Amino acid sequence: MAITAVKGFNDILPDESGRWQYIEQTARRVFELNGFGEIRVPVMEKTELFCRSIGDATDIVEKEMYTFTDKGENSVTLRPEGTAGVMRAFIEHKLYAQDPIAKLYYLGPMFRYERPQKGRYRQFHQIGAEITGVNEPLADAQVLNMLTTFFREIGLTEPTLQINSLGCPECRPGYRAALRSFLEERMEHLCEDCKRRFVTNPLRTLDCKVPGCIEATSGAPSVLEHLCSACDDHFSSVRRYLDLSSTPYSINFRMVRGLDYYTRTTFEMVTGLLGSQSAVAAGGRYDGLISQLGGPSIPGIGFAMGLERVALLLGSQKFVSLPDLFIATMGGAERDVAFRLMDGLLKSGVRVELDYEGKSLKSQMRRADKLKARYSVVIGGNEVTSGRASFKRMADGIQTDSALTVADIRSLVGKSDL
RNA sequence: GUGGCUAUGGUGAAGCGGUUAACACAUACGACUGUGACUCGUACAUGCGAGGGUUCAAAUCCCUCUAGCCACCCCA
Repeated sequence: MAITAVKGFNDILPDESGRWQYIEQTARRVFELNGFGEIRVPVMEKTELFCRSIGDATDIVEKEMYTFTDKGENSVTLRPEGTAGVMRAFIEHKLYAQDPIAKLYYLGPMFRYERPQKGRYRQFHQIGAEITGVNEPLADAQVLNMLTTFFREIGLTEPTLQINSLGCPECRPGYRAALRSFLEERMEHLCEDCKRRFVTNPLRTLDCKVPGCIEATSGAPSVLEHLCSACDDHFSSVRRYLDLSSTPYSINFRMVRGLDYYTRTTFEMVTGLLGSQSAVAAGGRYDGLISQLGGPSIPGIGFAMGLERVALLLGSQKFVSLPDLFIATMGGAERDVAFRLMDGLLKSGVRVELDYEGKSLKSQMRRADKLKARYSVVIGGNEVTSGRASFKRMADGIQTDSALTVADIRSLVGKSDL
């Protein structure tokens, strides 16, 4: 038996990688335009980092982490998400000392031991961005704006923005209590999972998909009505800024987060096109995280988006570059000339393909067609002696005579000067 | 962790116990005397996810395993 890849770990073949590069390049461009700089952090961290940031009792930490003991007897974990590692680096290098405001983005693989399905794999990729040091709702709005812009730039209209506020340590306990007493009266209508959630995390009952639960919780109190005045003001300002920038959004007071560190503003870019994987990007404010990790008391806000999910939304569009010219040759002697010509053209930025194996002219032309080369040229004895050749535009078969020089060919195939 | 579905060549697939595993696409080469696309010809699974079993005979029946997909849980 040949060796196969590990379950949930996928290869990205050349056919698809163009789409990935397109996503990554678009993200980099949009993020850098907004003043974000890339930070590259390790894929592995001490296990404790994730326990303290994501939360000990979350599903991610409890059952989805790739955790093991290394040869030095340290418990290490393959990062299940990006924010924790970025904040660890932020604190470790005292980035806040150089500049009280940091705008960082990252991209790379994340690892979660889950059962794979559509849009969800054990190794998956995220691109995320974080702003630290800003309490003002302006930061929330810029992040949301940037995320919306990214999806517009990449050519997708489908994921739409939903926002909510989770309040802060001041007001959330009050809401939780109010929700609990509401649920208590409807216990018998809740599913088994929700009865469990009632104890562990009552907010979770709000996004249960069981019809009975949806009905039972339809009149549930909203977090938004239990925000303290500071949180309420913050949320109103965020909404006002979104309106000022014409950023479309809807409010979803039932939205919850799977990571414990979120406070105040939370949001998701959601789609109905990916089955149960509706969240394409998600994030929120995490004002307590940095101090919780042993850093100074600095607020933060950020998001992460799932590259696989964005790629699925882009569909099977191909993002490949096509050769400008295919050079066919008649025989061995001409191949030397063709090779030198290709070398010169490549160095001047013309994408050239050449027959490698001395095949028949028929085969060479078929290959030119298959590669979708824009032009083809045949180099034989006549061309070598005259220094000129006929360049065939493949789309319509029209041939144009031109000298076999890099400059002339460049202008013929339509590459503007550097 | 729990459920359901599916496993035949590079791909999509026929085949439902019996001679050389259909067909299409893709691929390779060739025919139209140094030029692709259309047309035509030729080649292309000693093997039907893996391992057992039943049978004179198994891709087709039985058992075990494995993988993939989809959903739940949870999440990006």
